Amino acid sequence: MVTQNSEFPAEIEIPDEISGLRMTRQRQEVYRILVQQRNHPTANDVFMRVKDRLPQISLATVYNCLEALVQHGIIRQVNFDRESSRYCSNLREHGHFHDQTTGVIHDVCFKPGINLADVLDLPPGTIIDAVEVTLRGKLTNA
Amino acid sequence: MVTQNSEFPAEIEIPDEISGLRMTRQRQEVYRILVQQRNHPTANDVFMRVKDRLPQISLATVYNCLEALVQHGIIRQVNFDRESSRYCSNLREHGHFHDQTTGVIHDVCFKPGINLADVLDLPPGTIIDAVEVTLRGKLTNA
DNA sequence: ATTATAATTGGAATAATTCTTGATATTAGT
DNA sequence: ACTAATATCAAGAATTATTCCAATTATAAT
Repeated sequence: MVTQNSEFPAEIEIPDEISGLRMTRQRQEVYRILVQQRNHPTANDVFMRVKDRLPQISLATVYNCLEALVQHGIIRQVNFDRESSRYCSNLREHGHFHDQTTGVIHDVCFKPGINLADVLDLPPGTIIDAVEVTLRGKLTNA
Repeated sequence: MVTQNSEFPAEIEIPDEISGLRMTRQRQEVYRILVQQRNHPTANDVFMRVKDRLPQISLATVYNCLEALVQHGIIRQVNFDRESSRYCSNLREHGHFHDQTTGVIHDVCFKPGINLADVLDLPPGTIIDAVEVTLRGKLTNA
């Protein structure tokens, strides 16, 4: 089977390797979707979309690819309560606002100059590796 | 079966009703554990502990009780990635710091006068219903 | 080319949680 | 107190997202 040969020109060029991770055809296509589609898709969303280009890809592979990309800091995994994990290629430090009327998830940045550690009452000697800010609410006007 | 009669004096008095929720024996005991044991137990942790007092309680009932308590704003449900939900009776607005060496979860308060909405770049017309701040890292000294 | 390593696949397994259904208990109305 | 209506509980089945496993395929190294 000819799974790894690229038959179509890709709209977005993705290198063979990103930060030490070998970008196989599957990883490239999974990553491409996250770069193009910035609405925080779930693994299953990605699976359904990636099948257009790689019809024989399996859901397990999508999970594997997403995990590899997360592990190498190429994408971020985002969790809302116990819902399915969502994935996001925006690497700037940001939080997420979940609009409860539309279900849409918006990226939310910190105001310039703000460091989250400054507004929190942390015990001395705390080393922060990761921060997660999640908001839930509504957007009144558009 | 005598499931609903209180046979033992309780160390902590818990009323028959909290914010409109009828506090059945099961809900009382589940709640008591969360007040006494502030280390963010999972549903299963609560289940195992509550069996000392209610040997015939089921895990489904623990889930039901926790859900009812959360729904009525009596306790909070806390999620870390896709791990089991944890529960917490601290109702002051606070975030959570997950110490990755010990696994312990610490409550983290905002510095006085800080409003999270002030440090975030929110689009106008955003109404925030809930905020979740999760930190992950290490505590160097004790 | 050959071998070793890594990635992919499809299906089975897992784990947390929810659902379903019948039994029990509680409350409200008489 | 009696009855009806409602709420809760228990046990196990069902669901869902995710992970694991074993076999195959692809890539890299010699």
